[in-house]
Amino acid sequence: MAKRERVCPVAAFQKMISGKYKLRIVWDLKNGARRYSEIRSGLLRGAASSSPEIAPRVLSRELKALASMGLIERKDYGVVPPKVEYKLTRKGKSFVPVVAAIRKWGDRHLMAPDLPQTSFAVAAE
Amino acid sequence: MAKRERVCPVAAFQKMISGKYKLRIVWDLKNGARRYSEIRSGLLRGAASSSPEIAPRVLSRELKALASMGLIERKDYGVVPPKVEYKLTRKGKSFVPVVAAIRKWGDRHLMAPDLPQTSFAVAAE
DNA sequence: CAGCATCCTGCGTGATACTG
DNA sequence: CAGTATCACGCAGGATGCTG
Repeated sequence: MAKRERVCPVAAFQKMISGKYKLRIVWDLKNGARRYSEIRSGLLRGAASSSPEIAPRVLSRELKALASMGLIERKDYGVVPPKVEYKLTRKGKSFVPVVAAIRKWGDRHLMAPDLPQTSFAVAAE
Repeated sequence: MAKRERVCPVAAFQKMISGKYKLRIVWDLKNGARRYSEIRSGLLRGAASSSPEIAPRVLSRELKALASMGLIERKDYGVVPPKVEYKLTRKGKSFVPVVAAIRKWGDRHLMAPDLPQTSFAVAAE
């Protein structure tokens, strides 16, 4: 049955952004290409506290996942020392507004002080 | 330092919707209150295949989380047999458009057949 | 510099059984 | 009906160390 009954787009979306950093990486890349270590440095755990940064294994996986679904593109300059840049694809760019909407909503409803219990208050930045 | 350094809204959002069903529950509730079992029945694994439905433990937790962050409200009729309804709060409703945006994007970019490799193609049906 | 290989751990999720 | 109690498992994610 070619009858691929579509899954709820929301579920697909959930799968796509599964992982703690994918959204942030996309957002981080919205202003242009960045190198592996730049992304890594920009993804401090929350803000600048807990740990130094993400484990390379994790970042690597996120990056690959993002690339495999066509949101970002990997450009290897093939030089030494290595230089690799990641940038949003057209599809990735089309996703930025969605992230922006998320940010906007989160900014107004998640950071607001009117919350009864902000147990999920994340660390910072 | 009362300086509660705001976290990136995206991270807060990620935390908020952590869990496979939260977004879908919110979306499911956008049309009005629903009972526990209605929600449960509506949340078939993907569509109507794999498993019958969500484990009560899981649904219960998601519901509590959603309620604790003020997105939904629990109304217990205190009757017997038990009758409990869940409905979106004002805040929850304000979140619906965001989910709508996600759905829209996902519908256009995640279900589209123009994808090179849809390795993440959700099970669907 | 940009990764990969390994090990380890917490917790999110699933399945089943039980209760008010 | 609307949950809670338990048990178990897979996997995302963290920490190191190593390589081309």
